[in-house]
Amino acid sequence: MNIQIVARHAGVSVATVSRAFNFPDKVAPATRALVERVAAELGYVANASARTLRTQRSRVLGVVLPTLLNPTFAECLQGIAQTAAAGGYAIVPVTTDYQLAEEERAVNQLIAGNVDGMILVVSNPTTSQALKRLRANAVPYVLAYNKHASHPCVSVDSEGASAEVVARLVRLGHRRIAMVTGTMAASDRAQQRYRGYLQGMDAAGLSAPPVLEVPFVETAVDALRHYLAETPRPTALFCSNDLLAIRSIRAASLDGLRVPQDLAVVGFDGIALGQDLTPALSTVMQPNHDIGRHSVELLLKALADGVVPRADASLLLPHAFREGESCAAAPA
Amino acid sequence: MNIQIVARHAGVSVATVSRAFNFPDKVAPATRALVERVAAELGYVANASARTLRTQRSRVLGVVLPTLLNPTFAECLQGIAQTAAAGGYAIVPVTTDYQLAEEERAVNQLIAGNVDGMILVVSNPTTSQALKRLRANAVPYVLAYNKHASHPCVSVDSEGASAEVVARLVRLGHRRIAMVTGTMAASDRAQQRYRGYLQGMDAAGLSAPPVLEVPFVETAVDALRHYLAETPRPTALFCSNDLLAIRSIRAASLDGLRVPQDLAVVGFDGIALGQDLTPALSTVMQPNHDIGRHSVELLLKALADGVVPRADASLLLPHAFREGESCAAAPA
DNA sequence: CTGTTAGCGCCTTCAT
DNA sequence: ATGAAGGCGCTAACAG
Repeated sequence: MNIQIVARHAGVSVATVSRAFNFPDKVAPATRALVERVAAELGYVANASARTLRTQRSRVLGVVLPTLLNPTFAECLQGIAQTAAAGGYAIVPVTTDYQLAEEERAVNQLIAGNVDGMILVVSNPTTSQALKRLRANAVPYVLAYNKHASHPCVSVDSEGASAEVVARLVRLGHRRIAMVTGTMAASDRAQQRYRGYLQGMDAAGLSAPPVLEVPFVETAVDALRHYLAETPRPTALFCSNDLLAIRSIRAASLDGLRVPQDLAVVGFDGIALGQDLTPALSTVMQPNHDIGRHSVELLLKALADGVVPRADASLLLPHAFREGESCAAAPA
Repeated sequence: MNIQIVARHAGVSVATVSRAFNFPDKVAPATRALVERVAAELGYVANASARTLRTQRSRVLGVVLPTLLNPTFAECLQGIAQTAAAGGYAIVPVTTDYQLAEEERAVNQLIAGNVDGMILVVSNPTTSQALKRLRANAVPYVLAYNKHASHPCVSVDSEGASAEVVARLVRLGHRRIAMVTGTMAASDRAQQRYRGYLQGMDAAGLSAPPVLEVPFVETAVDALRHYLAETPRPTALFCSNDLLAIRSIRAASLDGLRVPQDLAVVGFDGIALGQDLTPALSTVMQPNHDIGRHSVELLLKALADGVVPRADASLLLPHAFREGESCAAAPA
């Protein structure tokens, strides 16, 4: 089933069929109706590959994410998908599991697949080979969650938010405030959040205990239990993401610690699930859906203008502290 | 950058370049090395659209899922992605948010996109227009989670598993066992699980209280609270999926009910997150990752044979009850 | 308003 | 072992 068959059945030329679909105004209403009817009867759908080959535009966006097992990125992807669909674009998501080699493979694969542009969450914009490749090929892209002066990014102020969290904990009377994070080398966000934490501690005149760094992909409840068993035990724990916060609460419970009475726990990300837990997660809420949406909007605007998104078009979206139940005042 | 440029730089014909990549044995070792070097230097990657147009094979699989916000499907997608990648296929996932209209749109979009085959989770195989369309177009497909005699499916025995859950609760001394489910019209799994529940109740000589049906996409904690406020309150709650179980536990806590002492809660799906909660979720564990993996394997085998997957190749994978902490004996 | 036609990049048969 | 050439389905000049 192709355009020729439709043309023959409708008794018109292939150009007319093509126009009927792509420029409905450029064809007589009667002809258009005829073509549409015939096409529908035959179940004709335009061949995307042929169209892409001819126009050099695929109307497909590539999306590179660490993982979909973290609801943060699933929520973001939903925003990406909806916005892309509204703009007439399809998306091809690829996950990297926080591995740099996968990042590069993903980008190469997507370039070969003729995507018109990409949204990506990379480990580290500064050192990313994948981004080099994109620039070299003049592929339009926008980074989500990442923050870097020389790339177009949509993100929140991770550093500032983290410092605020510490300040808030300090106001609640906490002084032994520890931090737990995913592998910092695999995430600039983790680094920024840690920096913010250190700033917050410094501003409060507190010394930061050793940070606990665990892999992103594993559960690590055991490591958390060992960490919490050390003395002096922290009274508050700031977790670099919500999954870690959930696991920290689990680790605490396993050792008979009550959250928040014995240990205050604060997360980062604002995944929807956090509100359905007991205790409800106290966390820094990022607009995950909107991060996806704005990333696509930025990208599509550039595509429409035939340019590459500029670094100075970067967006810093607002975050907010979500009061939950996992965080309370320090024991007297 | 295309095959012609590479050919010119290498001083060979385009046919040789093409062969060097697709049939390395069919070209002299020296020539192949030369072509590979030149291609690498120039950063050449074959144009997927042109290749697809020419070969009528895209090496892309479409994936249609209800949502990625439920970790069940995120876990499954991970299995799909890994297996597809291992077989040299890319995937294009599309979510439907449990809406039938979206299901059809997704299938049409993917057909237009020239996918070689599809993995899908549909609302109801019996009535699905999307599946009709696939059959009409002779598109190879495999259903995941769905179970139906006349379609190729990879699933677990939802009905049997649900009946087992009831039997287990009965053994624990429960008699007022209620069920809560997502919109049944939107999911054959929900229907099967409900049927299994009714069977289990019947087998135990118990009468089933009215089922609570809530939308899949919303949190519904309020509806759950109202439900639990009714008298006589159930002592055990069987939830059609893990997200509902999590929300039920939340609803119970908000009303001062302890889980499992005052209310036993059992879920269904076996999402990894369930093990990190307190109480840890008692649930029917499905091999989500493997459901994805086997679906792709079934599909790729058919593709390799140039046929469409047959209904009698359907797979029923084993499930298992995962002992958690949200389920205990009935109060004496 | 409609038709004719070249060519997007690639693979593949047919020659050599 | 390598090269020449047609055509996959479509769009966009250009012509009428």
